[in-house]
Amino acid sequence: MRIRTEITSDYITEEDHRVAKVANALAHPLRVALVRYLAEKNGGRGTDNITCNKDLVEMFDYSQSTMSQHVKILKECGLFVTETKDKFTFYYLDKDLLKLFKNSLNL
Amino acid sequence: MRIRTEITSDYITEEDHRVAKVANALAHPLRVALVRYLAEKNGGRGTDNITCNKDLVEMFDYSQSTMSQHVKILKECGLFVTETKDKFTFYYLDKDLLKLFKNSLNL
DNA sequence: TTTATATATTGTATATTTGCGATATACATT
DNA sequence: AATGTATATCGCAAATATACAATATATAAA
Repeated sequence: MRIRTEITSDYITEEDHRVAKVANALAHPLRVALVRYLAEKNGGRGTDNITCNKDLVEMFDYSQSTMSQHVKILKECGLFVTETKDKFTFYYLDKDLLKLFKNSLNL
Repeated sequence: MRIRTEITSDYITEEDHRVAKVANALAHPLRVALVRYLAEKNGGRGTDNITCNKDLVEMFDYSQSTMSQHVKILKECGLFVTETKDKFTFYYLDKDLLKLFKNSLNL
């Protein structure tokens, strides 16, 4: 997502930018699948959530570095939140942000 | 949005691809603003909808070719539908598709 | 302390996106 | 027919995205 650094039109609001940022994070099928997968797993924190480990890599058939990179994009927009325990980093879906995003599209 | 041509993981569904495609169209603030603007204007077809004319160009402060290109992306994913009358091409928002997109995110 | 595992980062090649001027096309008006 | 207006497309340069191997880092297990 590349945005002009100059004056962006007055008709483009801050909210438009926020919406675009989340949309951008969902603009790749792997990331959509990750969000969906996490939403299913993610009844409550600390239970059975995903990590970026070998299993996940094999499951999605992307390299570990690629997976990590996609997760990073989801983290940067706020959809994914992480919590590290021992060796593992667990990812949680911020359902409230997702809800906010959907509500922004109630046009 | 660049996707591997090879086997995409079984965990990435066709729906994930569809969601990503719409999300991709919304992954730029100008396009979000266009959708929002059209949704406001767009009570019913044939009334007061936008065209890609000079006014719109001035309003959003992007060049005509750039505007046209962004509109094209919105058309390609199906969010915008066009209807040409005389010199003018009017754009309509496919609210059903937008609704479908939002429902796909009810995780 | 060596070794293995989990995750993140860096470097790199390639593809795609973005923005715009220039040009093309199509219809309207003069 | 010539001119003007609305849109679309092309070609270019710069920015960004994608995928992955290699490497770094941190912790666990042996």
